[in-house]
Amino acid sequence: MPGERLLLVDDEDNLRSMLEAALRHLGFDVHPVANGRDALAAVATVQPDLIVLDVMLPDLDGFEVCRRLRTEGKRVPVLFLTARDATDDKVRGLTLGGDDYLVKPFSLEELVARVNAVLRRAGLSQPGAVLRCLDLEMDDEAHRVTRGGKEVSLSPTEYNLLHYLLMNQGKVVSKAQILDHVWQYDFGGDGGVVETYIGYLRRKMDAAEPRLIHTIRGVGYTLRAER
Amino acid sequence: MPGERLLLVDDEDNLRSMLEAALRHLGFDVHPVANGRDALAAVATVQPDLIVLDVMLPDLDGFEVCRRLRTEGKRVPVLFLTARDATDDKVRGLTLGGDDYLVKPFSLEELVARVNAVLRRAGLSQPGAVLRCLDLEMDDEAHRVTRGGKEVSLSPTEYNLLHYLLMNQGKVVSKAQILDHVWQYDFGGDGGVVETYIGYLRRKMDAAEPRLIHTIRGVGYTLRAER
DNA sequence: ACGCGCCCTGAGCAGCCTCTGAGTCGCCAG
DNA sequence: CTGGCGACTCAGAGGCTGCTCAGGGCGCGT
Repeated sequence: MPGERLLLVDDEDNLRSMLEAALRHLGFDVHPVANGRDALAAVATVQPDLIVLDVMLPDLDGFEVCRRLRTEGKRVPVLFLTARDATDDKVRGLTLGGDDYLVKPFSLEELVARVNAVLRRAGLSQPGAVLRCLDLEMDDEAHRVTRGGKEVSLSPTEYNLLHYLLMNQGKVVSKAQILDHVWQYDFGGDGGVVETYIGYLRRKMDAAEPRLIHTIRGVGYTLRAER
Repeated sequence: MPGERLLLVDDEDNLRSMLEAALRHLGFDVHPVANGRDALAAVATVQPDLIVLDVMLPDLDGFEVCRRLRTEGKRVPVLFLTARDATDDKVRGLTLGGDDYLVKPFSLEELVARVNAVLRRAGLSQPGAVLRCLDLEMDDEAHRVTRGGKEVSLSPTEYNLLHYLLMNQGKVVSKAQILDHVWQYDFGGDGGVVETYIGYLRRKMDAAEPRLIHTIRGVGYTLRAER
């Protein structure tokens, strides 16, 4: 699972380095470039397993980059990043070949989920196992959460938050980390929301013993089996 | 069932790579070419089990390609792709030889269905089993849907949508995925149609408990047995 | 020509989801 | 003991999503 090569194409410096850091930290071999021409050149040298490709680029647009790759016979899977409004007409047909797209602004969780999904479909990554902690289970493919066998109904944000906690079970994550990973990267508010949503999760899936979500005062939260 | 060799012949780059990706993703061994001459050459080297052949080609037209193959004694089954109006006289009689045709623009679901049908007639593919989910059954060959033993009458789009949901039961599919697979590839509208058709399906075949079609708010829909 | 079924759109509506702010509690330090 | 800060809870405004329904256009068969 470790070491897949990612080609990351985005012209916004800020966002690009943020994504680079995040993906690198997850064990990917990230190669960042800022425009379409460099992207095409890099494909030959890097031989990436996946391209994360912004649609809005200064020179060639993302679709054009992809088209040229395909006519050259390259079949690298692509994950497109698109702006909110350009979404409807041009994006049609993207989910067909194992490719996919993501609407800006997104959260890191969503990006990572899509990256793994695309790699999985391309046969380069393990089938996404069911996440588990004691009697808590999350089946990501079916988007289903159960605690002690009983189904728990979660809103999108609650689901993403729980997913992040499960991915980091045993470790303590700060409110800042949670905001950075679960909320959209342009979110302006403070950490108060996180407290609210931890509260929602506790009520919905952590009401009975043993408690799984623990507060580490002054530090953050952790999801763990024992006390 | 896996690994049949398909020769894909179409001169529109966009469509060709879209179909290539989609069919490859379904497990076929796809060989794309862009014109009639390359097609004839490729038949010898690839030895395809089926040819998906656009009728409108820059050099030889699709029928001509087929004719030459037949005079050489090759009996590979052919699935023609035709434009809306060229349908009438020429295409008649095509279904007699085990061949078939599809009118552009089509949906991926239709293409896959025809591909499998042709392969099945040629004895290269398993008879399409009956799709089932609890007391809901779809016999694709007979084009018949029953819920709890009672026949349900569906319009073409409703049928295709249900077929796609059945093929993906247990998994969540987004409105975008549904549009990409069930609607014609040149459809320009937004996801509102999908909501409408989910509504139609619910009324026709999901009125009684237990419900099979579930909405995952903010994500998509899923077809599954339990609640 | 006419009617019918099918497909899609748009408006209206209801319920859910998200986030904020205020109030309270409890831990810890001084 | 007391003050301060961090965390929890609750209620509510506002936005957004998805559902439903009615209607118009199109194609096909009568």
